[in-house]
Amino acid sequence: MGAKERKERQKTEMREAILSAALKLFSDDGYDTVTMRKIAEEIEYSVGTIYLYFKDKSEIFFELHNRGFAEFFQKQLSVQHIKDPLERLIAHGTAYVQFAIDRPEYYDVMFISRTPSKEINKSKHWTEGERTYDLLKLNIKQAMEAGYFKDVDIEVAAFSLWSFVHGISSLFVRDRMMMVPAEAIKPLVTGALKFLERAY
Amino acid sequence: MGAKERKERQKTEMREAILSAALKLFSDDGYDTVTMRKIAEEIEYSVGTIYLYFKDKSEIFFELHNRGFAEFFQKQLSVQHIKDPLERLIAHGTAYVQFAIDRPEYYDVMFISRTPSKEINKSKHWTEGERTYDLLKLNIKQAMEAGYFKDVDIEVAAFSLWSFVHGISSLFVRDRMMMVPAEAIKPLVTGALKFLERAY
DNA sequence: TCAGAAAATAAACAATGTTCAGCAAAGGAA
DNA sequence: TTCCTTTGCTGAACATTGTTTATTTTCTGA
Repeated sequence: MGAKERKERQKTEMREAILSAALKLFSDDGYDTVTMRKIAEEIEYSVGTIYLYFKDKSEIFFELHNRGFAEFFQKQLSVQHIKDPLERLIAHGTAYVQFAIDRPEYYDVMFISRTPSKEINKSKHWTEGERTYDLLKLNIKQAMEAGYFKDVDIEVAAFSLWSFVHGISSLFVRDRMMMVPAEAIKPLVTGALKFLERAY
Repeated sequence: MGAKERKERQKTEMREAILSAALKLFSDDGYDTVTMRKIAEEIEYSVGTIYLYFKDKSEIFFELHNRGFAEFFQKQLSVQHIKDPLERLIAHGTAYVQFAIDRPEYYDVMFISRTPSKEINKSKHWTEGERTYDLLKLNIKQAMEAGYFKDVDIEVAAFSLWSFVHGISSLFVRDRMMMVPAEAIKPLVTGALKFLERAY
């Protein structure tokens, strides 16, 4: 009898429903303008029900945070097949920014939002983040071996490149480009990515 | 009789007290963990009193936002006496990051925090921001005339440099550098600023 | 001194996250 | 089937938020 399995399935389905409702609402507004009651209304259950599936609001946040990183890491990996180290590195940066543009709600949660509690730091949540950072350093190292980045410390190079793409992404996500006409944003972003090639 | 004047003075003193209490609290936690009651407690008045001096909580936010930009602009100007265009530009970027490090609470409010309402966009609050952006473009233009930044669009260069220093600053301010040991952060930041010289 | 104005307060309101006593449906045992 | 237990869900309640308002206190100017 598959009653146990069905129960199990329903449980995960409910969790999924809550998470996707929350993510949908997060996209429109920020973390704290999304209310538990709105999420409840979205999934057509009462408020209390959510607490049967998640300890509290920040657990929903963390779960989305995790999923964001998983998807993010996959996107970063998708570039590793490129042979030329420099091209690969550029594609790596482009994929980074593209992720922020495609999934601003995730990017926000992952890299910009104030973490609801300090626990997220140093916790397992960040191992995913470190994996992508290690990937970046690997790509830089290989670019170095191919003759680029002469006389640059690898840590400095990694941090610099990360700062650069994060700067672009977060200005975009948090809407701080109002001095730029809307139609000029896209070319500006690609232009900026090209600009950094000069430093290689 | 100077009763009018005294009243006036007391009024501005009260505003100052509220603002500095708010800024102090903002530094410790973020915008929304600071409550009106905490501010009231800090200045030893009741909650309602604050509303006699500020329309609502976001007006306090805006006022700090404005002051942040004023101080920021001054800091940027302090670098203009440097003769060599390239040196000046580097000092400009360094001053930017230094402002974020010295005044993280302002930097957060100015460039990272989600704006409480959309009004801040396109409003007079941002004219200050545009002034510093224009200053950056001016410095870039002069660096170009001195032979740097060959074949780069000035808008792209400005956006790239801004993204870079903003990336550094916001990673620092929002504490997303946990993969880096604390004592390595400072050298990394200065290293990153030096790194960008390669693109000139 | 005293009436009116100004400033400050405390209580109240609606909306938030969270908890919990109770209810209803489902499942299993007789 | 019938009864009891378990499970899932609800909706009211609580504390805490920003904000408003009726009331009280303090000050001002004659």
